[in-house]
Amino acid sequence: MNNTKRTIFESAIKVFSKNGYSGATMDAIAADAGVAKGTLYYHFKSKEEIFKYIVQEGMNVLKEKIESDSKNVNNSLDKIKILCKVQWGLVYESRDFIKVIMSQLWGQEIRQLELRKCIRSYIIYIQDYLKEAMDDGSIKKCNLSFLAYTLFGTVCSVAVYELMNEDKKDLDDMIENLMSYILNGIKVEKENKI
Amino acid sequence: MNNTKRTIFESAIKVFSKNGYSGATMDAIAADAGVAKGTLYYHFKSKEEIFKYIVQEGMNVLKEKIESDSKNVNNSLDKIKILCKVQWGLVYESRDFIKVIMSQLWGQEIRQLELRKCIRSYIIYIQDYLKEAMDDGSIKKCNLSFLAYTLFGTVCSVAVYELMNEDKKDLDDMIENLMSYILNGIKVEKENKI
Amino acid sequence: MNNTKRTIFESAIKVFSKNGYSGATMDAIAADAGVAKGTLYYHFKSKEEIFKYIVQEGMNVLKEKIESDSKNVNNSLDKIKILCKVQWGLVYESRDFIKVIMSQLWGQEIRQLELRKCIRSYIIYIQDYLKEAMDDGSIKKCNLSFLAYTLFGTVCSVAVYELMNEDKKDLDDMIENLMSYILNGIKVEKENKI
Amino acid sequence: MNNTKRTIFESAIKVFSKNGYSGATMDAIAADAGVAKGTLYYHFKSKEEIFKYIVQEGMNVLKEKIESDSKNVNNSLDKIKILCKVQWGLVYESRDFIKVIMSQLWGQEIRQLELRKCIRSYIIYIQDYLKEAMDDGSIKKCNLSFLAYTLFGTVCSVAVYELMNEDKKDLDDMIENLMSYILNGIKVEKENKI
DNA sequence: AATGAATGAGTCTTCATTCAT
DNA sequence: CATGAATGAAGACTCATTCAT
Repeated sequence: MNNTKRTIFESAIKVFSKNGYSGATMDAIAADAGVAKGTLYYHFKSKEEIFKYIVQEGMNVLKEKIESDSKNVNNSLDKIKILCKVQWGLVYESRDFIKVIMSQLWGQEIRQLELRKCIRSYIIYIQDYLKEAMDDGSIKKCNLSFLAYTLFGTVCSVAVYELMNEDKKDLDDMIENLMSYILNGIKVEKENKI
Repeated sequence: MNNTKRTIFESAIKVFSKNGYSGATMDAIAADAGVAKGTLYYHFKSKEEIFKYIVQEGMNVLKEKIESDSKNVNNSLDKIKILCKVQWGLVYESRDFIKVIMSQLWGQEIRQLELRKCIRSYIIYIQDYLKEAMDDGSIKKCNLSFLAYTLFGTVCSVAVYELMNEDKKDLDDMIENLMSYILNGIKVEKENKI
Repeated sequence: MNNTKRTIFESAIKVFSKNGYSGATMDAIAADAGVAKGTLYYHFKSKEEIFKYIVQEGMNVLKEKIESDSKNVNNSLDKIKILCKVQWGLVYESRDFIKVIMSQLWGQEIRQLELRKCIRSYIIYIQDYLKEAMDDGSIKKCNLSFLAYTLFGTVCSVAVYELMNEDKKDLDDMIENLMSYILNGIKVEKENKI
Repeated sequence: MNNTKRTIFESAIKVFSKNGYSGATMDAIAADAGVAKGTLYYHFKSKEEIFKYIVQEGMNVLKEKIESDSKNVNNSLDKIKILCKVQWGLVYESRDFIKVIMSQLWGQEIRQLELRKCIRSYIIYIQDYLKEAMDDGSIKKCNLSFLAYTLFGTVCSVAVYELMNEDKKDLDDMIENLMSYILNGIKVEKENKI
């Protein structure tokens, strides 16, 4: 990615984050990047293309971080914990852009179908982590695919929580809570109460 | 709601579901409803107004169903189970419109802010159910508000799952799974294994 | 003019005055009058018709007042003074509606052509007063028609002054000044200075 | 002002003159200019913006002409005569657009408020000429501001006369008459008749 | 006499994209 | 590589008028 392209890329993230996908205009991106509008089309085929590009880059960053953070961890359950923390942390750090992603997840436009393809591939990626833990008995046996979706679902939950509570709660606190729900559930085990 | 207004209302749901909020045009809604475009504006102030109206109606239907379904249930944990089932069921039945809701949850437009207000009020509604169960020791003590968000987050999870798996899985199956994760968690309790 | 029609008539003046001709909607007039929109069309053929009706009524009021105020005056110059005062007074009192008249004087729409016809007839009416004064030597001999236009022009001047100086100046003061300009001019007569 | 912008500018004057402000559509202006509608919005922010632009340009032309025509005149009264002639001449030459101005002078829309600001600044400009003449005793002492308004009022008078008498009278004749009224008044001085 | 639901032609405005330079 | 003027399709919304009741 040469310099101009990177500038556009970063301005696009900024503008998408601030205005959402439809709200972001090519004019605004060009203005923020300090280039002419035509230049955007020199580096990207279309507005959708820019979006797709950002998503893919983001996905790569996410996976790389998960991998690097869990490199020296052997316990399969701990690996899942790390995966969760990294993905929730990204939601936290890039909250504004994540909102755009969330809003674009649902339609039938090309960019939206492509976005879903990306997400799907990430969910399969999650499955590998879960399978390992299921195989070695760290987590209960159950429908692997559905469990992976559930884990990704927590990303949505975190994003919604972020969205609704502008007064920033401590991330670590939230992680703690959520992790506990996921691992142990919310129900009190009556038989253990004796 | 008189007849014409109801016709428009239903056409709007249909068109929004098919095309998303921005993709839905007033022309399309009018055409589907079989009325002139001006008629839309006779009954609703704007496109946003139609959307808002649908959301509020939907919210009412949801709460009413939760209430009626849990009318004869006394156990607080069972009440929560019913709440979950009803909300997930709605996501399942109205999946297309729910996608529109999900996509509109995130921005700063007026309709989006109002939508969030609706959701917030629903989450507070959930809290009441959770508080009861927490008070009588059915579920673990924890941050009530955050737990309510988590429960609402499962709606997102279900919606994402619906979105990604067009090949319809059995609803009951999904409910079963998800309920189990929420209540019991996914982790195997090592100490109990002895 | 029956009661409903008069109510509409008065509401129309109010609404036209507040919003101008285009800015005034039939909805607003109906709302102000407390009748249904259809009722407007029962009493008047169209929006233009209402406007025309108001203008004609206003014209009648103006002429009647001039006549009644100058009934007991014999001096032709004094009659002109009275005519001026009455017309300026009307501009002063009904300033908001006069602005609407002024704005509608200029186009090619039917109501505008009709309005000009009304004004033209008023200017001819002015001419009679001027002719009398010219015939008996009270005012200088000159192009009668053009002079009548000039006198009507002062109505515009007053209206503009009203428009631009929201801080109300004393009407009598203004009348005094303007009358002096018209009768005596603004130039200092050098030869009289000796 | 580059070429396209000038073309649009001139077409706008034409279309406004023919149809008035509301009657003029952006479509019509674009068609007359031979450009796409979007091009209008590339060069001007809105319809109101075009109007404002034309008004300001016109104002500049008017002041420049007054200045250049009175450059070599020293007599303050003659300067006023020139000012009048120039302003009346402009009304005569651009009669159709002046009608639009006149119709737009009266409301509360932004363009109308701005227009009045322009006119106000022109009236202050007139005051300077009057002050000079008043100071050196060429014209009678009186309320300077009101006199300036009166002089501007003659512009309205001329415009009305133009409007009502489509059969073009000689401009010079009209100027002659009006100037005489302004300077000397219309009354016969009885005491000089002996 | 009065109503008010329904109409639909008419307008301004937006914005992704193109292309000659 | 980069520009920025030009495009034109598309869409939300307004409002005078009609007409069945």
